[in-house]
Formats: sequence, structure tokens, C-alpha cells
Amino acid sequence: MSESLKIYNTLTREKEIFKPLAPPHVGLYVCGPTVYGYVHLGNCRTFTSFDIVYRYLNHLGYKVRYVRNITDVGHLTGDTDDGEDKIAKKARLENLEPMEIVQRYTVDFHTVMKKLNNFEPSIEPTATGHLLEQMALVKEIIAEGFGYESNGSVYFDVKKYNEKYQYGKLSGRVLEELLASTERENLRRELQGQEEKRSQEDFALWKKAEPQHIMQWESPWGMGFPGWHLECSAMSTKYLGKKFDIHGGGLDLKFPHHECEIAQSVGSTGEEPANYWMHANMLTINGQKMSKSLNNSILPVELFAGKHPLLEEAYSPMTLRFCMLQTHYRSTMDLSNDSLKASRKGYKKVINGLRIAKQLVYPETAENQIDSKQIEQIDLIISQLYEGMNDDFNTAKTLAALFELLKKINSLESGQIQAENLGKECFDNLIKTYIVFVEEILGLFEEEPADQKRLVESLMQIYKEAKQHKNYSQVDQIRANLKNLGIVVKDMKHKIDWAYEE
RNA sequence: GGUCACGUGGCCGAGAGGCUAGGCUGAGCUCUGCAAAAGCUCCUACAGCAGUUCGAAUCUGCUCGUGACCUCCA
Repeated sequence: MSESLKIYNTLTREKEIFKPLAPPHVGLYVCGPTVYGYVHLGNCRTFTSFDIVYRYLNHLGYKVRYVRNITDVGHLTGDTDDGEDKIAKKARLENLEPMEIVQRYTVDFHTVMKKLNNFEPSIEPTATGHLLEQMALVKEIIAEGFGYESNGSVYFDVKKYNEKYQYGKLSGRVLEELLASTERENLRRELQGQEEKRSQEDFALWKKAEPQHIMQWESPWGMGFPGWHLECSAMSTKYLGKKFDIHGGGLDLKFPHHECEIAQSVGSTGEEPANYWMHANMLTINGQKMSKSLNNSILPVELFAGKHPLLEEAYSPMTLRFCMLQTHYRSTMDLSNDSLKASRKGYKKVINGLRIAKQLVYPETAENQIDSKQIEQIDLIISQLYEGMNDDFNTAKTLAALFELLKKINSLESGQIQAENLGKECFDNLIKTYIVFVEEILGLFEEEPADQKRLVESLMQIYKEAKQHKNYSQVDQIRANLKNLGIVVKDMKHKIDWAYEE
């Protein structure tokens, strides 16, 4: 199976057969969030996309080292390099230590990831935890002649880099055109403070900090902080080596972030950092990209609680995950009440099937009357499941096949297909494949019903009626059943209520 | 303005020169004490115009529309 996995490589703009550098090991680096605010649904989509990549590679038997960073310094606000650090700004606004900000939003990020059933990465390094590595990288870049110091800051010399290598190959940009375009932009905005740079396209490797700046460290170039693009280069190199297999991130990071990463790596080591570049497409809301800067973000908590003007009701984490899986990661995904409702139904259908699959037993004593046509169909569906995933992690395709497999499972349950007609081998394969794809590869699990309380309430209603009719055997039965669920009936003089068993 | 995507049935969404997913919705049938669930069947689409081809939703060109990136974003 592993030979046929194809990955769309942004670098070549083609689907390529995946060949790891050192099988069975695979190095996967994904650009993580800047933790200056709550993660929004758009962020979640990217990380869920790469969770699928991670899961499937694991399923294929690869030993994956999945590195996903936390950006906790260096990411500037505003249009220019003069912008304030995002973390520092938030800290100032909320009158907190920068690391309190980082902690708060990192915890939120992890909580949401967990709800969506995304695996934790193997390593989750932070920028502030790798300042030495970043400074070392700056030194290397300077030594190679691609970095220069200017007034306490260090910049990457894009023009010089472009003489030897090609800047912009990932995003398909030509430096001259970029320069023309930024010059025009700059004119329009009358940007100032760019005179430190030799060229507009140069980007900061290290920024000098003003005395009042609350996040700064000592460096060979004075007090300052690292540039945003630097951490990813430093940390991917540290944990995955100069060259590794897959580098991923959101499409909006393609330029300039990933382009700069490539320049930093090539500029310091002469080697391209990653073989395969993968980009997850944007999530839109009413046809517009969901982004913090556009102020149209819906937070996961808002979605799960149904508390947002755009939401008609609450949608569970698994509903959201299912919804994401129904769209290929390279397509934009538009979020709407209709699509979420449809996803909820689809998700529940899949989970009902999971329950059935786990309950079905092959009748050992039965006589076999093999239905080869049925077996053929099931084998075909199973191969389609893999075809979908092998085709650049096309979960939408896989899901289509999964529903076909589900029909077989439902037919087995209703007796429209007899298990013994499939033979033990086919039956086992059918059940196992379904469970593996749902739980292990797609990462869907059975959610506790959100309205469990209402279930209890309705049971309590029956209890009360039974009590009134003095149907005590039923009363005792309900009481015992609820106790098994950790709920005790509080049968008091004035009213009947329930409580969690203590 | 430059660069790059995309436009698929009532809705969401795969696909990618002939085999024309899947989910949701709607209609019908089977099963069923009723209902539900499940299974089966149906409604069968590819923005518009022109071209290439025996054949195009799929390739080419143009037009219209939408979005992304070019500036912080996953």
C-alpha cells in the first residue's frame, strides 16, 4: 500500500509518489499557531488535515516524528516590520506577563485539538525555548553571506540569495515582480522605517528591541528578539534534520513564511529543507476566508455551544471533524448551517455503523454457502477506501467508499446479507477495515450525547408515572438502571429529582 | 494592478476525455403492531460561448462570476 501513496507537492505542483528519505522513518513538520488568541475554526481545519496525514502515515506502518511548533514570540502585528510583537501587544492590553498569554492560549489550543480528536505531535517546540538555536542559525546565515546587521537588527539579503538560488519557487513568484509590487504598495502607504533594510523584500532574522519592549533577549547583535520565520527553520532542523520529508501548513503561510523558511535553510545549509510541501486550504464563512484580521472568526467553543449569530444551533466537535473530512484538504471549505447539519447526520450514521460492526459476530457453526459476488463487492469497496487515502489523503473519496461499506454492515445486521455467505475471512476483513478506518484513520469516535441530561429527565418522567401507578417493579428497575449509569434517584416527599452518584 | 485557484444536481461536496462518487433533502417501495432504523429505487448536474476530438463536466481559447496570495493570519 505504502508504495502507492501520492502526495500533492506544492513545490512541483504535482501529485508525487511518496518516498521517505529514510524509511520507515518519516519527518513531518507543521507550522503551529501563534498563541496570542483563541484558535478559530480555520486554524482547526489545517491541524485536522495534518492529523489525518499523521494518522494515515502511521497506519501505513511509518514511524513518524511529527513536529508542530508553538509560536510564542517574534510574530509581529501590523503591516510592517515595525509592528509590535503579537504576544507582547496582547500582554500589554491585558496587563499580563507575555508568558501568561502564551500559557492561556496554548492550553486553549490543546483543549480544542483534543476535542477534535487530533493526536498530539511527537514534539511541540516553542520559539522562546529555542533562542540559542535561532541565534546560531542567524550566525550561519551571516557567515554564508546572506544576512547583514543593520542598527542592531539582522536581515536576510533576498537579492543576494536570489543571485545564487531562486527565491519564490514555492509560491511561484519572481523577485523582480515582487519588488515592483511592494514598491508600489509602499508608495501607496508611505511606509517609513524600512531604511534599515537594503531591499524591501529583505526580512528580519533578528529584531532589535526598544528598551520598553517586554520581550527581549541578549544576542551578539544586542538586545532583541527573533524574526518570525526563523523559529521554524531552527526547530525543524534541530528535530528533523537539515532535510526531512514533509513540511505542512496553511495555504496562507506559503508566502512569505514558507518561502523565507526555504531561503533560510538553503542560505545556511545549501539544502532545501523539505521534500514535500503540503498546504491546507482555507476555511470560509459565507464565502470569505475566516481570519483573525477579518474579524469573522467563529471560535470552536462558540460552534460547540451554538452561540454565535451565524449559527442556528450547536454542532459537536465530531460533527465539525466529519464536515472537514467531507472536503478534500486542498479545496476551500465553506461552513454553513446546512453543511453542518448534513454532516451531523452523516457522522451519526457512521457511528451507528461502528456500534453495529463491533456487535456483529460470525456464526461459527453455520454452513458456508459462499456468495462470491458479494465478496467481490466488499473487496472492491475496501480497495476504494485505500485508493482514496492514497490519492493525496482524499478523505472525501474515502468517506464515499466508507458509506458503501456501511451499507454492507447494515445489511448484515438486518439479515439482508448472511455473514456465513461471506466466509470468515471476508467477514473479519469487512468488520476490521470499517473499524480501523473510522477510528484509527479518520479519527472519529462515539460522542456522548450532548443532551444526556434530557435522556435522564425523560426516564425520570417514566419513573414518576410508574410510581403513581404503583408499578413498583418498574420503579425499582429504572432506579437500578440509573444507578448503573452513576445516577441516583432522589425520591423525596415533595418532589422527585436525581443527582450524580457521589 | 500582478500572480494563482475555482465555478458540479434543491444543498454540501468528490471526480477529471467514454465506466458519470458519496452525504443531506425530497418522492416511492420493502420490512414493521405503530413508528423509527435499515435496505432498495427515483429526481442525474457539471457558469456561458466558441473550438479540439468519433466522443468533453473533464483539453484549448474567450467571456462572466467568486475566492486566495501579493501585507499579520492556519
